[in-house]
Amino acid sequence: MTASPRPGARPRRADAERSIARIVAAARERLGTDPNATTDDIAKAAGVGRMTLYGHFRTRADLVDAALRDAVEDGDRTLAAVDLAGDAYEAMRRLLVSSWALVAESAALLTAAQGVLPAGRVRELHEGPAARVGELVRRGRDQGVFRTDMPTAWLVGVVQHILHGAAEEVRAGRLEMAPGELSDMVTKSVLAVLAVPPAPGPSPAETPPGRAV
Amino acid sequence: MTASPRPGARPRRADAERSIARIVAAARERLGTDPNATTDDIAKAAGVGRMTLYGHFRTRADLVDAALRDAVEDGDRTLAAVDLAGDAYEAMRRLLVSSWALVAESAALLTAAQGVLPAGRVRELHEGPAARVGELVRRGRDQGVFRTDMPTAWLVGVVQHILHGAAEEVRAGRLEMAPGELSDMVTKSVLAVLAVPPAPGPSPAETPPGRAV
DNA sequence: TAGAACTCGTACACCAACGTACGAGATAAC
DNA sequence: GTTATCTCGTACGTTGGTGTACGAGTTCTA
Repeated sequence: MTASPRPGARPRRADAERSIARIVAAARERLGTDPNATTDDIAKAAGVGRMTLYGHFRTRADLVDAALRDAVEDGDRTLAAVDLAGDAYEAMRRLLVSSWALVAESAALLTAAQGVLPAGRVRELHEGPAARVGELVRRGRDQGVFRTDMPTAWLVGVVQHILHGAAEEVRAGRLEMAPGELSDMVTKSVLAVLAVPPAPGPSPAETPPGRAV
Repeated sequence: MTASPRPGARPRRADAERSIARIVAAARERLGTDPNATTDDIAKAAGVGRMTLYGHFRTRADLVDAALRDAVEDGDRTLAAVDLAGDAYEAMRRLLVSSWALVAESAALLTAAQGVLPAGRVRELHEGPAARVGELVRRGRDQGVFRTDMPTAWLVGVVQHILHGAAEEVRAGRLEMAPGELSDMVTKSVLAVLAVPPAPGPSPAETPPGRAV
């Protein structure tokens, strides 16, 4: 709740604005690697005294919140640039590639946030991206390319779990793979969950048109 | 490393054995809900003095390790009872239903362990169940019912992420659903990832025999 | 160039949870 | 029934990170 455009307050001085930006950036960078990075670590990484940090963020939670908010907004902007028109299946593929890069980058930050922020806050901040995915899923269902036998909310959840799970593994150093390959696995796996399943039972004919997966 | 059958040490007195059992049970119960439960919480829940607890577990990490070990062994025993013969697809369905119950029960315990235990230890303890899943996946591939275009290790990972992700959501209170329904979603989602994808391209004929998903 | 805003070091109070020390009393083992 | 083991309360030392206090110096802003 500290820092960032506060309505009705006198504008911050330019150097303060600069400090804040550096701190938030450092927080994203450090917390994106080690969820237990201390305020001191972050201040150092920002090239700023710890006291300066506390001048702008009353508590560690405040800082984490700001970092996450920044990361999400940033990501949301990137995702907004993804072309979601046309075939929902292909659109989802594009969206996933972009999302993966973002998620992988902030893997640990999310963990840190979950530990420090009040329950629900993390969710609240993710509403934007989640809505984006949800919307696309819904469109895919209308187009008949995504399955309709599970709630949209559940599907969106699964997408997130695969994304974050993979990101965690990468961070932990298990899972050695070329970045491109990883992005591919994630995409394939998620699309497999979303796609309409092959028709059940004895009628093998009316399967949905094959997809390059 | 404390507690639990130590080779070559004089046997523990019966009451000590009993205390240990109660402590481990309490640890599983409490840590299964709140990953930040303190040693004091756990001792109280076990109906035992904190000092007694420290008499058997030198450190908190020791305790968490014991709790997780116990949970995994316990689960492994349950899973060993699942019939994995015959069609791998159906076998996996059975395995998932059992696994889900276990994972859901110890959701937070895993989180606690990740925070306290040395990196890799959690993985090590999960080797048993993971191997079980991996083995079945491999068999499914041989049978031609599971996809072969992604490494087994990756697939196993995805299964875990969906399982644990869903468990976390339940614990956090989001995701209101009947338990049975949940188990169903998990199963469907996982199987969707594992199943051979519909044939790509123009040849819509040779799709694998439809599956009731 | 005056003054407000900002930086930042040192030093410290604080807090929660961990883990230890001591020792009297209960209880199992033989 | 004797002895080693175990229980468990109180009290204390430790640690590591958070947040505050003070105050001198620096840099914007106007």
